[in-house]
Amino acid sequence: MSARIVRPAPERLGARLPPDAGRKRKTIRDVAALAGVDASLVSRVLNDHPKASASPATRERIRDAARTLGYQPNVVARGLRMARTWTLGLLLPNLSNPMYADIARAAERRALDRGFGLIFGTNVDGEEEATFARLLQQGRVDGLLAASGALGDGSLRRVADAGHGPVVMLNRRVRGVRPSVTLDDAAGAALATAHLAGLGHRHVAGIFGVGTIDTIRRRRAGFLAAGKEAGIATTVIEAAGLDAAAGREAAVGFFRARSEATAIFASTFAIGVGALRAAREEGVRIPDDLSLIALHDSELADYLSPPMTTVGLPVGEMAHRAVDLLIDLIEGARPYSVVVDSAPVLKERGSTAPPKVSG
Amino acid sequence: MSARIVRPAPERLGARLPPDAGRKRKTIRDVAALAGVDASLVSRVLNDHPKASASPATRERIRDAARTLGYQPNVVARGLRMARTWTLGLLLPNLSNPMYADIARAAERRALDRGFGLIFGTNVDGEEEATFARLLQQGRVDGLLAASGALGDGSLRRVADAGHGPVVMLNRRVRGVRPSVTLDDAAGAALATAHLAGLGHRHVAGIFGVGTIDTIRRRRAGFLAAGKEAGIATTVIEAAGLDAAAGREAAVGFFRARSEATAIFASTFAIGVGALRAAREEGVRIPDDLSLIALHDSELADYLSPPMTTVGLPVGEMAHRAVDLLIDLIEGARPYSVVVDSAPVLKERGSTAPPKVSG
DNA sequence: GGGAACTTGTCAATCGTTTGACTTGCAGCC
DNA sequence: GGCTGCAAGTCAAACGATTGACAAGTTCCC
Repeated sequence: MSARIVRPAPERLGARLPPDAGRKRKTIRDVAALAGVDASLVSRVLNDHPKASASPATRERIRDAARTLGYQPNVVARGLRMARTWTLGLLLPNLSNPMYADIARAAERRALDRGFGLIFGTNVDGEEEATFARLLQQGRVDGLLAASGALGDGSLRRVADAGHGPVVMLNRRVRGVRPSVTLDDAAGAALATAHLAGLGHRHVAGIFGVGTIDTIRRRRAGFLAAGKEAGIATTVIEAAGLDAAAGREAAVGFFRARSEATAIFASTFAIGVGALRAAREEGVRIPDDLSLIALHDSELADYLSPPMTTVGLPVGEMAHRAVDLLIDLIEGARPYSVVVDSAPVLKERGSTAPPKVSG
Repeated sequence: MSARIVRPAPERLGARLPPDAGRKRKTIRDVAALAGVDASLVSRVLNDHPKASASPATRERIRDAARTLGYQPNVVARGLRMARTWTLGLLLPNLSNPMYADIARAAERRALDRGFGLIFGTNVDGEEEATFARLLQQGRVDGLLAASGALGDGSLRRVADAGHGPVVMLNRRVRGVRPSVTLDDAAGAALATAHLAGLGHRHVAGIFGVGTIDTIRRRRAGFLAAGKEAGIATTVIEAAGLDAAAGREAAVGFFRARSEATAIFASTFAIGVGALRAAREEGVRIPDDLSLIALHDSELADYLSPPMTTVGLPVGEMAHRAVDLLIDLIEGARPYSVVVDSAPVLKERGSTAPPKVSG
């Protein structure tokens, strides 16, 4: 913690002192004055209000005036009047996880396209609930997108119940919080498992995070069902969390237990990354000694060693739909949910192969 | 692109229909009424205004009323009056890059601590400038933090010059945009180079991105100076960009050119990741055939194969200071700059080793 | 006992938009 | 020519907070 403050030399400062001299923000009244009409008419014309009654000539004058002044309506003033902020909140556990980064990108893009800003809230240990509730209560955002796997159901329900704005869950269902956008996690897990079975693996282990989140339960169900369907043995390994550290730990335990399984299904991209590290550390060669496949795709997979085979789910589309749903709710729609059921896609890379011929 | 819409059965809907029945947001007037005073007094007491003249008993009653009603001042109304939004904009090229994710995390945390929200803007191809300018012009944010390596100097200067709020550059200097917070990139690059020299490497290649950004120039200068200082040969390789793809491409070129260099200094974490991939693909063993060290540390380094040796710079501290600087400016301080000169730290992992004994 | 000086509050304007209600002028119609 | 009806706008009140200016009551001092 050390830093140097650099202040500009006074004479240089003087040279450009008036920083925004005269460049005050233009208001609707400036436009009205220039166009020679009342501000209310400017508002109606610029917003294409149905009740706007202005002659074509006047409309033209107003639009011209707005253009020449570079007028941009002040969202704060408008927000006060209309009780809207045109801002959405996005709750994420963190941004290091590439999947969440993908969600954030897609959500931001879509929000922008629909004229909304996006405020991020990553989980700050211990204070999440208060932080998020305050976002809504202070009127900072019109609604919340919650992708948090870390926040408990109870907290989420309380935030939603505070009633200061709609809350949409991303790939997670919480009793009492109706609207959600979910993926077909079961199908993704099943596709991954079927791929392993197709390669000839007769016994597959799946690493799953804590069992309370319904997302993980869906993946487990898909894994088990696909195993049964293919007629192969399945083992469920519980990891302490959903991140790389938890995946590594679980994988180490698996290796030391000398299981008969010849392949691992990682229920999360990060868990897969952790398992890859564990294999390297324990001297397990992938894919020679063991195949590994992870759910969720990321650009990063190509840069791992070996490149990791994954099953990609339409995460971006989910985020996109979630933004649309949330905006619908903000605009007064009745709650509904969306299941994004675009088919998962297998990205075969270097971490899966047929099992060693028994030896 | 396919999705199923799930609407709740009507009867279930009816059961919980009044969604936020009566739970309207409390205003300052509600508090005033409950405490039996004027709203203006509530405002002054709650904000500890110096002119607040209220008896201790009244203060107590006001605070009590606010507490029992769960009153939270409406930031929009307050923002209109005070011409403030208590929101900062953060401009980043993307969130996939772990370094930017670190910046985002630290900035968000600090902003929150100081009562500010953070709106993200990741570069949207071709429209960046308009997007960012609009954020300020619409009065959505009080100021901007720009960590964009993608946006040209000209664009940034125009945004800053629009004069609708201060702009702080993160680890980049732009002529005409005074305030910036920078790291000691030269020292980081020098430390990395010195480490390689210390291991016995006599010829080191450095991969750098395009030369227009001053950050990269500083790194190159540090690299070259440290090479001279250590009396070793240095080669500069130009990459097309700063990301993993560019790093990979540059490294492939390097390998095919059969350079005499026995070690690579990657000027960016992502470039290092790309180089690692290139080495794998080209059959170059790291660290046996070649050592690799990258500037900037990330948790991810431990998960790569081999784990990548890095030099960590205080990125979080930089973001933290940048938020403080921006808020200072918003509150009327004169522009200044900060150089975070905490010493870079070497994280020795598995990608560096002494060079092969000739042959 | 009559100001001066505090103390404890209240009043009303304001920030920049939006929007319901109203005005004015003109055309059309019987 | 007196009415209705419409087109083209204007007026003024919100939204919820902050803040400069003022008012009423009390204390204090000579």
